[in-house]
Order: sequence, then structure tokens, then C-alpha cells
Amino acid sequence: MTAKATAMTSELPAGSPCAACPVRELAICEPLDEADLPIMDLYKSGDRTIPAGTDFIRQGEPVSELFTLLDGWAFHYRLLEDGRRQITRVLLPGDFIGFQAELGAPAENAAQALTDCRFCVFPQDSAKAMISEQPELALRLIWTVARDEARVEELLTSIGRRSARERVALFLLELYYRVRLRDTQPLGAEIPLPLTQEHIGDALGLTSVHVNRTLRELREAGLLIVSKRTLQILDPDGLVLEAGYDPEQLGRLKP
Amino acid sequence: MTAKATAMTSELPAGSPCAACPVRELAICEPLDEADLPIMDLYKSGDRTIPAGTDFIRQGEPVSELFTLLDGWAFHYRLLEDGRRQITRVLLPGDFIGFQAELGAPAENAAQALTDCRFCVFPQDSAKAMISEQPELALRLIWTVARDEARVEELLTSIGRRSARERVALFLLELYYRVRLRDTQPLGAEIPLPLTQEHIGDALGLTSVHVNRTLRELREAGLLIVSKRTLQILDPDGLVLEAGYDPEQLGRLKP
DNA sequence: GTTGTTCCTTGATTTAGATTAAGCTGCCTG
DNA sequence: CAGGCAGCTTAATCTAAATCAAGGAACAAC
Repeated sequence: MTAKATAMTSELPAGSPCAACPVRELAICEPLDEADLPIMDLYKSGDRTIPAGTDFIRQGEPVSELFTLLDGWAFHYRLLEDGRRQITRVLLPGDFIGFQAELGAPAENAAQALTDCRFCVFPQDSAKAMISEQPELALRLIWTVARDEARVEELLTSIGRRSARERVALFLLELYYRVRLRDTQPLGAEIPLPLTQEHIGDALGLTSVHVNRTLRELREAGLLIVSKRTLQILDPDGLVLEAGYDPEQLGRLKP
Repeated sequence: MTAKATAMTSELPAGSPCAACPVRELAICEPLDEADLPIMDLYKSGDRTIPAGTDFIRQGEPVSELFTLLDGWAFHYRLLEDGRRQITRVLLPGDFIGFQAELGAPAENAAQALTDCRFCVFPQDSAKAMISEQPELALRLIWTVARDEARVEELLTSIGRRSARERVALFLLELYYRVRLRDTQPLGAEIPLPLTQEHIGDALGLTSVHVNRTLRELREAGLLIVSKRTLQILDPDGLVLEAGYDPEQLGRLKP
């Protein structure tokens, strides 16, 4: 429930070359081939690095910049007036962050860095120019927003209709596959999981106490281990079963 | 929880003229002025009317057509394997229905008519052509999908973090304002509400029994009356308070 | 006008998950 | 190295909402 706010950021003077971009085929610029890549320099203002815990988009304040996450983990969330928090999306490298229907309007979602993060930064005006001047990028943005919406709907369905065990199992399973789409790792390997139990609770509509219990149950059932900011999936099939999830859909999973 | 399926539909031979469209400024074609309106005839295949209860998009089956809802109410939903249902979006006239990241892929959301519905129909291929050939329409689609995502996130936040009373109050209040953006009605007037208590429960992650009790409480508190497929908001300010909602956001409400 | 349906309503009971509370661990910082 | 903080863990208790159960009202179908 804590919403830490830090200010310290570091900005590089100029944009680093897109050719070396670590998330090129995941990001908004994916449709551009090598030759067209310099187009992006028209719109991006540079790279930026922020420390873990930074609230880099604040709910209700005008969105003045958009970001492509180059490295690190972050999340989008909404706050109620009394401090209750709902995490709406976990953000991984390649994700386009901060876009909303009315650019420049008060932010509907806040965003916070979970780890130190590095971004590619787009001032709001040039992001607007980008999508109206570059039709391939506009099409890619449609795809991106629709995919994000589908993910939020999946989470909505979890919270609305699944039990705590099903929710936790599915949430971690999906994160595991998303991470593995970025860094190919041996199946069953540990992945970093920079979320606290409180974060997981705030994503799944549970308290951290109940998340703790549920994680213990899943561990005792030999399905997964969450420990020391690390997630290990022991039994993917068992988890799919536990989550009551159509395993076919995992195959369709997008980055 | 019931998922009725009907087949009977009626299709008109040719598209009716867009000039007479009842939802022109709400729909995907909003950016076109009078002169450009015939562009739509390149892409739409005609109008269609279906009876209440029809499942016109079935989860898991390829999406072969997209729709603009011209008249009536419908909803998007997801089913779990054991029949649990989550309603993800209530669809009102002007809404663009069935769009998803991968057109032609298995439908991520089913859709069902709540009342008799009339649609403007777009075959999947021509919808694809439309968004790649008409940049203004692509921009409008981005806006539409982003707005829908924001609505789903709002619902997610409700289910994850609000009490039953807050959820019901906010859900009905938002519907009320959405309907009033379409048909201007005197404030406090009744609006039609073709949702059963079971529908409301499936949208809000509650059982119909609990929805019933909650509606009674809200009625006894003099806030609203739901009766005979009709919703009457008695005390909008009281409801905003009850919902723990930032009233400013209602002003920003989009159709 | 009887017989189903579907939907609404209310009461009694159960339960999943929340709340409260307390101790523990690892860690950073002074 | 002491003290403090953030996060994890577990147990005891409470409660919001689910489940179970039983009627009632409206309406269509025969």
C-alpha cells in the first residue's frame, strides 16, 4: 500500500542509437526495419534511468511523457482516495507506458518502478506526432493497446471469478511465461520476481497475509517456490490445472 | 451464469445510408465529415438485427466480423471452463464490438445481446483494410480501444478494492451517465436497465443474491431504485459519496 | 386457467478471505 | 554493533459475501 516517491533521475544528453535497442522487436518501433529505424530519433527525446521505487507517472497529473521500458520492472496502478491500491498491469521490458485515450489529460493510471529502470522517453507532443505521421507505428500501437486490454480483462476475470489459489497460480504462471519470452531460460529455471507479497495482493485483490498463506500452500503442493525475490515454477502443468486455465491460451501468450 | 445461444438473425441486402446513422458522432466513423461518409460503404457489409439473448460472438471461435452497435444493449464476457462468467464490458449504441489484437484469431471475449440489437457489420478483412487505409479511422480506433481499456481498469479497481455497496453504486452511476450521454434526459429520470441482478453480479464479482441485498440497502438509503428493468438515480451526490469516487472523473466520462 | 420459466426476495448458515497481533529475519544506516 | 525498518510468517478472531433453501411474482406457452 505504500506509494514511495523519489525524484532523483538521470538523463543522457542525446538519444542512444536505436540500432542497439535491447527491446526492438518487442516495442512500438517493431514495424520499422533497420533502414527506417532513424525515424524514431525524430520523436524520442533520449534515454532515462530511474531508481527502484520512483513514481514516474502520478495519477491525476497531466501525462507529459511516454516511455518504452528498456530495462527493469515497473507497474501501473490506481489509488482510491483512502489509499487502497489496485495494480492494473505489470510492466516488463518492451512495454509502452503511459499511453491513454486523451494524451495530456490527467493520468488515469500511476506508474512506479519496481527495480531500477531504463526508459526510452517520448515527449507527449512528439508521441502524438509519431502516431499521426507514421501509420505503421499507429497500427502497432493499436495492437499494443488491444493486447494490454486483453491482459487487464484476464486479470479482471481472475479477481471477479477465481479463488485466491487460482488467482495466484495464474498470475505467477503468466508472469513466468512473459519473462521467458524475453530471456530464453531453461524451463524450470528461477526467474527474478521483484514484487513483494503486498504487490501481488494489490494486483489480485487480496491482502498480503492471504497471499503469504496461498504461496505456502502452492509451495507445499510442490507447484512453485517464491523466495528471495525469485520465482521458481516446479510444475507448470499442475499450475495450469490449479489455475483452472485453458492451457491453449498460454501458447497464444504475447510478450 | 446462463449463456443462452440463439441463431435467428435477419440481414438486410445492402448497407443503409450512413448519413442517417443514429450513432455517427459516437462511432468509429466519427472523424469523417458528411462528404467523406461514403468511405464507410467500402468496408461495411450491411446492417443486421438480432433478438435479445443471442450470443453473436462466441469465445474461442475466430472473429469473422466486427460490429458497430446501432441500437440496443449488449455485453462482452469471458467464461471459465466450469461455467463461471465474468462480464467485462457493457456495450451501448455507438460502441465498436469484437475488435482484438489479432483479428481472425479465436475470440478472447464472447458477446451477447441484452435487448434486440441492430448492428452495422464489418467483415474482418475489410475492417483490417479500413484501419490500414484510413489513418483517421485508425486514430479513432486507438482512442476507442484506450477508452475501453480504461473502463475495464476502473472495473478491475472496483472488484479488487471496493466493497459490494461501492461497486454496485459506482457501476450503476457510470451506466446512468453513459446512457445520458446518448439520450439527453432530465436528471433524475428513469433509464432502461436491461440487466438482471445476475448480470450485475457477473460484472461485479458478486452473487445475484448479494446484489439483491445491496440494491435493497441502496434503495432504503434513498440513493437509487432498480425495478422492472429500470434504473432511477435519486441522489447522484449521495451515490458518488457512497462509491468513494472522485466526482471530477464523472465530468471526464466518455461515451 | 393451469403449468412452466425466469427473475426477484428473504432468511439461515457457512466460509473464504480480512483483520489484528506478534514475532522473526535480513538489511541498511549511523 | 545497535537500532530501525521493510518484508515475511503464523496464529487467532472476525466479517463480508457465498451458499443453501424456500417462496413469490410476472409472464409466456399450452
